[in-house]
Amino acid sequence: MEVAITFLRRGAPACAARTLTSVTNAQIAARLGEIAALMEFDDEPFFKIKAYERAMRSLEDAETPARELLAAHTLTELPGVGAAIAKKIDEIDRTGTCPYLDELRGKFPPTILELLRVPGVGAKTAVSLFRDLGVTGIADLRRVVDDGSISKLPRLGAKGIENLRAALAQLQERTKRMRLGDAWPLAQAIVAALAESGLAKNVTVAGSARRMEPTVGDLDIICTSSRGAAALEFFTKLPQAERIVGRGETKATIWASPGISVDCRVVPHKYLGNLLQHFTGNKAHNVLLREYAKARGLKVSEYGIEDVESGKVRAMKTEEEVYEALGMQYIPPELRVGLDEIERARARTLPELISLDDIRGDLHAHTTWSDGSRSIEEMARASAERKRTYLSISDHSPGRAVAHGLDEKRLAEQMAEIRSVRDKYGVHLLCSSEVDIRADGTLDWPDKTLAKLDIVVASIHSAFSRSKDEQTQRLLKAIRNPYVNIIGHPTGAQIEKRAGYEFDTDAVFRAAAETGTALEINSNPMRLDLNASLARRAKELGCTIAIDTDAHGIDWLDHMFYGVGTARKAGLTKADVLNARPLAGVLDFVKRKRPIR
DNA sequence: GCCGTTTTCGGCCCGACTGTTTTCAGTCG
Repeated sequence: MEVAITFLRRGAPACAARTLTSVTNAQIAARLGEIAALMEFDDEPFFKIKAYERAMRSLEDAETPARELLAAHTLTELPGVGAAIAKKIDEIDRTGTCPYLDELRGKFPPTILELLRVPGVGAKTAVSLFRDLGVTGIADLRRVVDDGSISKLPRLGAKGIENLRAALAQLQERTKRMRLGDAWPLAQAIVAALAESGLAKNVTVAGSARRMEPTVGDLDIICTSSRGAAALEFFTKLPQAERIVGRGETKATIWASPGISVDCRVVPHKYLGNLLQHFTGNKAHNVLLREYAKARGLKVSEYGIEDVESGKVRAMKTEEEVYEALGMQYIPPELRVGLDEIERARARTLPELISLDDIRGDLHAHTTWSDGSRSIEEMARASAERKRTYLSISDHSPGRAVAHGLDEKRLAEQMAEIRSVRDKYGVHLLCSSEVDIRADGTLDWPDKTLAKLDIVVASIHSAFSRSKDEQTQRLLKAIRNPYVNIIGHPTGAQIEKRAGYEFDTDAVFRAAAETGTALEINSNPMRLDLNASLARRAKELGCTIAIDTDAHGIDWLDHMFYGVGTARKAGLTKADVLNARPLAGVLDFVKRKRPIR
């Protein structure tokens, strides 16, 4: 029932509230997910439900709006979409719903899907709760647990009721996802403790964190051990473990401070490659991979690859061997999300992804001149320690008064200071500015000031709620300015906090590509903006990407790791990234856009 | 309901853990 929960998390009712604008693929996918969830309640055949779930995922991944596919009669070319589901998609696209969905909705109270958010409650339990006890939602469930009438439910004993009570109490914290920037350090601390215990080897983070997803629902730690029971015992007694959720022979789960579920899996050394592979790909990737293997007479699991005919099982120590055994190129973790990576790995056309070692410099950082916490020299020294060869000092422009934006006089003073220590620490400092893009698309510095700078980042920090068309024109105007080299945090989104402003991404990306303006992947784990799917689209349209830290202090310089992870997820190579070029390459990029003097 | 490098019919990814069970259903990832 992962599907139903996913669909709930995405906020199903939003669809109907939108007016004029057309129904998006995501909204149609949510309706299909609702159908699948309700079908399970209605006891429809298992594989019929799976078909709707597959179509839902397919639509989520589709780049072209369903309406266009319908018009071109190519909707059924999407995997998992046949005539019956295509008809329903057509109905949903036109009316926001379809007769079959309405019929299903009529059979159950509208709040029944809430029950699936309770850990341990699936469709079978939810239906039993509704039919036997009249429970229609979470509030009802709390009531029957509290007054004891829950004990009338068949196949539910004292232990089950106790688990339900605990699950209800934890419901709030469990539904929150954790940002990668918070989850990764926690995962690394657990990995280090396990490795130092001497009870486990090859301790690695797997799951969504290893895929560099911007948020994670839980953490998966993988290790090998000849003393598995002792390793799991140690894991469940870590200081981060608030309580033990479950513990078996090869797997244990803890609820860890500050509020995330952590799984630990242990197997003998010889399975490491299979185990890592199994617990790294997302559901869609693993399903596609196993389907592909099965069609060739192979069965893939965390314990090896079995030749079904002979029954012979091969265990693999590395993931490279796993993918090679399936006749394909190694797929980096960040790409294992069930898009086109398996096809490309079969054709051996996966790109060689950029790595942290390819990064030469950082083109967006702040100092105490505006709202940063460190001086120019401190930032320079810290950058040199991180083996960077150049650093842009890009403090705020006058309009950012709250961030102590510089005026003309202070900018001149700052540039003098930068030049005086330019190469003192083995890192070349660039004079820059993060100039505000005003609501009308004009910039917060005049061109004659921008012309004095080595490189310019332009960002939107205000007037987020303008119309999509206004924001598009605003960004296009900034991009066409010959002194603007990088658009900072292009969407303005903050993860789990705000959606950012709306604009025509394709139009803006095309203009960026045409004018030689880079788009930022802001590495701050609060932002990761552009996100991986937009950065992927930007690359398709020929854009150059700058992976910047937007550092306001020294520790922030290490956020580059998350920015590079996002770039890898987008399929970016060294050639796509401005700050993977040597300094001369960056200066040349600037020069090409500026008017000839 | 979808789909075909065995197939237009008969399959559809795979295994661990839990709780209530004398052999398995439900849930989860």
